[in-house]
Amino acid sequence: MNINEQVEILMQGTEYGDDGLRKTMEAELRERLLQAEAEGRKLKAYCGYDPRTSDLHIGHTVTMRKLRQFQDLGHEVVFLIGTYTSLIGDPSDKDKLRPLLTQEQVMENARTYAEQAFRVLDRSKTIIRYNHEWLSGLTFADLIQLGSHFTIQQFLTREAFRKRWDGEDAIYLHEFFYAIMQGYDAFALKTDVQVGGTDQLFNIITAGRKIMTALGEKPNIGIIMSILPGTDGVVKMSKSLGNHIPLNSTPADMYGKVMSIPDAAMVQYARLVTRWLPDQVAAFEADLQSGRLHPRDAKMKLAWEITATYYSEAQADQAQESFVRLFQQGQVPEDMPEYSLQAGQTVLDVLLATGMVASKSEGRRMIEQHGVRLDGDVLNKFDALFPHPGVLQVGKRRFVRIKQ
RNA sequence: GGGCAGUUACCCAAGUGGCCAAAGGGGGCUGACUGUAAAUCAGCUGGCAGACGCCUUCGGAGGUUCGAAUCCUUCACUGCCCA
Repeated sequence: MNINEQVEILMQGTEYGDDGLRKTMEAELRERLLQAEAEGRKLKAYCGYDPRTSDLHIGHTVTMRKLRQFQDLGHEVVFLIGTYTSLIGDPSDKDKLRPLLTQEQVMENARTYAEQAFRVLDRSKTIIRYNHEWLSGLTFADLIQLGSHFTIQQFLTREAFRKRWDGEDAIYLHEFFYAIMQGYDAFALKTDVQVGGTDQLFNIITAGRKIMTALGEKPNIGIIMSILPGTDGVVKMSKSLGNHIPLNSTPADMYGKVMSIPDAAMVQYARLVTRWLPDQVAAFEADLQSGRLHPRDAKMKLAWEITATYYSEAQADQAQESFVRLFQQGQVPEDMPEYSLQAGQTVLDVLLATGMVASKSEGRRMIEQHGVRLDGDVLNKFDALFPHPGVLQVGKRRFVRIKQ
């Protein structure tokens, strides 16, 4: 593939917040590709991950998909695991007191993390590195030396710090070290490219490139990825906000969750978490705007593609079929849990016993709101004996087959 | 080290002795509608009873009071200012 096409693909979904920076990075990327080609070598790209979560969602995979593109274009990829950083604990979640992890726990987390990452990355073309390899050997003097390249003001220009400063929230000193440590990773790995989200802009562009330059290396090129909004379509996807699409769920759940995103977020998803190339994304966007593509059909296409990306095309087909069956035709799903009716159980008892509701109060609420159906008929009395075996539905998506 | 301010339900945030299970917003849930689990509109959103009512919750622990999220003591954490 020629250089310009590669640049176009690799820059897809990036966001620098500053046009000048974007142009600089794009130009450097093109130049580096040309140079590598002249030298008969491939580019080397890396992205660092903090394996503190074991449960990845598709927002985490945005940078992995970018690395995958590098792999598909024949370049080398380093998957860096922040073993040293997670040993200490992540300062950005200061409200949660995180117990210090042992080396064994960190390595175990790293293993499960990498396992999920290989749903996206090509395992055979991925080099795994750990940052304790070099960070654990640094001395206090080294840290002082590294710190001398930065000013407090530079850190305070970071939006995250700026906001907290202005909002009079806590900023811990060690949070400053994090940028320096990450910058040192860039130096230690000496790659051509570093990939990261916009929250890493400072760590990559300011810290990483600065340290590389200061230590006599050629600074790497930052590929800064836009942040994937959650299912609400606005705020960054995160598990704690409950707007995430987990990687380890079911194809049907993933498909359905994509269908629940607002129309306005579709193009962003197309750009960040599908296998589509720039011209396909552009066509998708154009068809949506011109009205040639119905928003519902567009979203189904997107949901299929995303499900196929993380599972398989066959599983995506299946997920789509059950979605159509369940939500567009209002039929019941094929597979659902079963429950054997006990003598004397009321409707409320069954709701609670099957785990369809978390408490009796919630069960009553559901019934009052006409959200409970048995074989399609709304049940109105919570204290009545459970009428007869059949398919019990609570809300739109909770089903259980009640047997005698 | 000193002074001041703060810590409220899933999140943000009101509430400064009883009418507070605690305003408002967000999120979530249910229903209607639809072009989709989008958008829009309405309702619900601690638990046990579901008739009155009772129980647990407002950073932790103690105390004052007939009665505390609200007052006092103390501990923990955070911010600001001064040194």
